[in-house]
Amino acid sequence: MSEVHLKDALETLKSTGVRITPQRHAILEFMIHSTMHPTADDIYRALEKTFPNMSVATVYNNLRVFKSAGLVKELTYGDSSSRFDFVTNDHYHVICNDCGKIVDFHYPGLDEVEHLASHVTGFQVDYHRLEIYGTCQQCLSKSAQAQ
Amino acid sequence: MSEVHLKDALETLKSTGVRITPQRHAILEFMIHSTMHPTADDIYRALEKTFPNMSVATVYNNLRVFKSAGLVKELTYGDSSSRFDFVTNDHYHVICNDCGKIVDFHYPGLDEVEHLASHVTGFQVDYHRLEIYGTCQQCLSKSAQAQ
DNA sequence: TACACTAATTATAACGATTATAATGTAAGA
DNA sequence: TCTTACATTATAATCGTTATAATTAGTGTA
Repeated sequence: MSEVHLKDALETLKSTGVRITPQRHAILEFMIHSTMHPTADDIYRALEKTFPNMSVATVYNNLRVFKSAGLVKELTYGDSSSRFDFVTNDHYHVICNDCGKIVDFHYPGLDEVEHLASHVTGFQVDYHRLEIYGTCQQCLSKSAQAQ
Repeated sequence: MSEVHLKDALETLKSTGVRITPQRHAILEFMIHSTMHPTADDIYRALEKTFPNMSVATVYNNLRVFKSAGLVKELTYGDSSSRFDFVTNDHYHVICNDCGKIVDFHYPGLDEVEHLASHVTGFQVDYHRLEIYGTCQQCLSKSAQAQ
């Protein structure tokens, strides 16, 4: 499964004339296999064992490259740093306000919202973004215990 | 209308034991009357004529106070700085990717999404966030002219 | 395979938004 | 009026991200 994703991603990059460097390969691989939604620094720290000389700038540069190739999405929540998400199929995120955990959540498209928005505002609507906030089960039971 | 909002906001603050200083009054007033969704710096610059000695920290501090009182929402989009929105009734935002303009957009609640998310993930869902992205009419016609 | 050209990486400095700190000022109650 | 706690100010510090310049390494071609 994820091997297919990696292969597809590399194909996409190659077809747009982007070189496949070991660092890029590793960043992509890490993002595909990681279930969390890592920050640039997460990625940097995860790979500094294998690439002791890698620079943070490389991570940022390549995340930008991947973003413009449509392979990766940048998630900006309230906290200080962006998180990055490998794009597979469309899904939304459910976020825990306590521990920050992000869980994927599939939901049929909200095309109707886009249409209405376009109609009301006169915008040419391209896409939307939806996140759901709350508390995850672990944090719920933890705070229940604390009572 | 907006006078009512301001009065309500001041009431809310007073009831939670927050002092009404001239700076706080001015920040609230500015936010209520502004149709744009200002950054902290926008607010700072708008008020430095009336408060030549006001510090940026004051703006940030008070925005935090207003946020925890539920009067103000922080909007974090991709760009560098947060925008702040005085909370009136629930609405979503349609954002222009060209010029950054933000237009309000009313839409009946997406309660169903919240319910399903809660059911699938086991989260206690509190709220959600939805934004719609595209290009506004001005930017559309501008780029059409450029052709 | 070797060469040349261009893109990618590295190291580091710069930037800019936000927060922390300490000193000063001010509102409100005893 | 005095006191106490909260607000504001001025400034420094922090931290994520981006820019710059020098070096390194892929890739197409001979």
